[in-house]
Amino acid sequence: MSEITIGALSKRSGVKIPTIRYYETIGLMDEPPRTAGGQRRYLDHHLQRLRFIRHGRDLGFSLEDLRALQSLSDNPDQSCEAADAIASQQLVEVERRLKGLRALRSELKRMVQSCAHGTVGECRVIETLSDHSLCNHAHWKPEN
Amino acid sequence: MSEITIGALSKRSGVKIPTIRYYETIGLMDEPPRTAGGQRRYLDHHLQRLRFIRHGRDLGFSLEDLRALQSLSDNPDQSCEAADAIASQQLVEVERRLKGLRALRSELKRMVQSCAHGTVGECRVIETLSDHSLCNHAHWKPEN
DNA sequence: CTTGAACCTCTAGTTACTAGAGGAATTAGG
DNA sequence: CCTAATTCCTCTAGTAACTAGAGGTTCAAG
Repeated sequence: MSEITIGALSKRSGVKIPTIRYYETIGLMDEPPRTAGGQRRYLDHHLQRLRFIRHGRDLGFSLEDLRALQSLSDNPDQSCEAADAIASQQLVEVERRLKGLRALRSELKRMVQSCAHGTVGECRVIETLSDHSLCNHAHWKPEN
Repeated sequence: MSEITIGALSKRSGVKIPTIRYYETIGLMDEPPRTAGGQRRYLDHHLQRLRFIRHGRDLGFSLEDLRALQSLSDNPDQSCEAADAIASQQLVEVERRLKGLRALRSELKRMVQSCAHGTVGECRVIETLSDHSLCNHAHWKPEN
């Protein structure tokens, strides 16, 4: 049975020490056992959970999303529609960002090239970002 | 000449009123003229700038990034070297983000597909997040 | 048994907003 | 011209998700 320190847990999970403690205070990680002196000693399931969180954060899930997903896995007999919804929503978000970034990349490329011979005045990057017509997802809701 | 209120600006830009004022306090938006009574009245260039910020934020740029990008368009006569540096840096950033998002998308797609409306017990969304070995993009740096 | 690394708690700072209170200004209707 | 509804003003404080630092304690190697 491997009891590891918070430092070791941090290294194995890739999550910084203060962040691990933060997750504990907000109840996302459960409290680990302590030594007589009061230091945290973690077990394998803590590492599992932390990797789950880390991975989820990397994928753009909020801590609340992860909390929801975690509670889903705690009672595995319900339908997985909720989990699917959370993941699908992330997917839509990602597609949207990809689209915008591809447009921006081509503009930046163009700019870097034209910068070799001109002034910033010819730069279209600002216009690209400013121009609403180039924006394919509606975030100007007239009724809003 | 169109002078619009902060509410109208908010509607046309999709940026909330308090956020517009916040951008003003941190110096990202310049102070608009005021009425005798002290209310802000915006002009076209404010809308341009706000849309620029909105889109940039949407694409994941920090306010500091946008400040840098904006300084390009604010002095169009500056040397190409400075502009090129900022633009190139942004291009690298964009490429990096595109790469990450593409990996993320494939993983999310896989998650959503494998969640074909069973119960949570069979749902791979949670499993995928828990199991690091199922993750095909490396975000666990062992040396870290 | 000492000593240096790693741990502890606590407070406060960061980024990028968002909400609400309490009050003044503007505008549309009568 | 006056009133009422709406919108605006400033200010404080709260949010998410950390991150840094101070000042002190515990652990483990030698």
